[in-house]
Amino acid sequence: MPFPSTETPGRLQAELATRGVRMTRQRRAILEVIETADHHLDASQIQRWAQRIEPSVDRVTVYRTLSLLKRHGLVDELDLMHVGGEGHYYERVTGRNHLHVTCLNCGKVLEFETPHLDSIRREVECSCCFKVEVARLEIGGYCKECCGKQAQANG
Amino acid sequence: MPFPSTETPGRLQAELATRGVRMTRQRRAILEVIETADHHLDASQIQRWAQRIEPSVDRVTVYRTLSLLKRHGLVDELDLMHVGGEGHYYERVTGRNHLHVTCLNCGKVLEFETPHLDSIRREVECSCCFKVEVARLEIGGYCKECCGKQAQANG
DNA sequence: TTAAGTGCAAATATTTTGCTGTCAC
DNA sequence: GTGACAGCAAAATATTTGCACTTAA
Repeated sequence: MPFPSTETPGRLQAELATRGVRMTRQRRAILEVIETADHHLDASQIQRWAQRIEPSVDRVTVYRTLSLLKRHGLVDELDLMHVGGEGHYYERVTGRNHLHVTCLNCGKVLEFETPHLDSIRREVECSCCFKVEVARLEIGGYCKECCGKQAQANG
Repeated sequence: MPFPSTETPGRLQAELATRGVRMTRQRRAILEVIETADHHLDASQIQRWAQRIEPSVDRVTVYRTLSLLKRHGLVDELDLMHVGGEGHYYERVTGRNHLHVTCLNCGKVLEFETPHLDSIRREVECSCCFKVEVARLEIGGYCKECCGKQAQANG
């Protein structure tokens, strides 16, 4: 779903194969859901979609697979400012670093790319002597459509 | 705890008073803990410390007060990359925008200030026609001390 | 006085763990 | 064949809600 919205299908599966990770019907279903999703999904949504491909997929298997993918650096975990619950959302990691802008009113999520993000990454690596693995920038606020309504509601 | 580590005491209480929010013994205790904390605390740590000042402070009151403070934009909620559980950490909002750098191995948290963060904020406001309320940048990786150990463990 | 705030109990939501059986390689 | 993976049940963790009592203003 994220930046290059048309991702090579089967890429995640291939990636895991190279790393000697065993493939199962359940995992294949979960990977397919993550690759073809058109918006950010949480664990229970991933389960629901995966079950349409492979009905046996259990909640626990979803969590175990997500944890596997995180460990291998193949998916990122997002909060999206916790609009719509305390859970997490997941997206395929791509080369393109981007940030997530969430409307606190309507829940809409925009993705945004900027070279400043990489600058910060480099700054932290140099100034803090720190090996950066993940950089997650989430922004919350009000989108163009909701700004008017918000002003009304608070004013 | 956060950037200007010596914050004016009683500031949070005064801030709430101006906004016509009722003050109670329990809230005073919680506010004092947040203002004087020397590192990022989660809800249950806030409760434990607040109970030393006012033993009756309940878990629920902590959550309700945190939610109040968030609503008023007086504290920020952090994940710190979920090192050490799924809960959240809280810090007093100050004028100085900064980001949090968490070591995935030892859990150490560094705070870092950079003008790029404000640049991104402005970019999002202009390019996305978006009113930014919160910008949370969290970085995970390995600190100088843990880099060696990590290389060993994975290699 | 009274609306806002509190504690307690219980519900809800999310994620993890233990165990036993199954399947990919 | 065997070790990694699956499902199921249950635990652990984090946060929220309902309700009757209390208290700040």
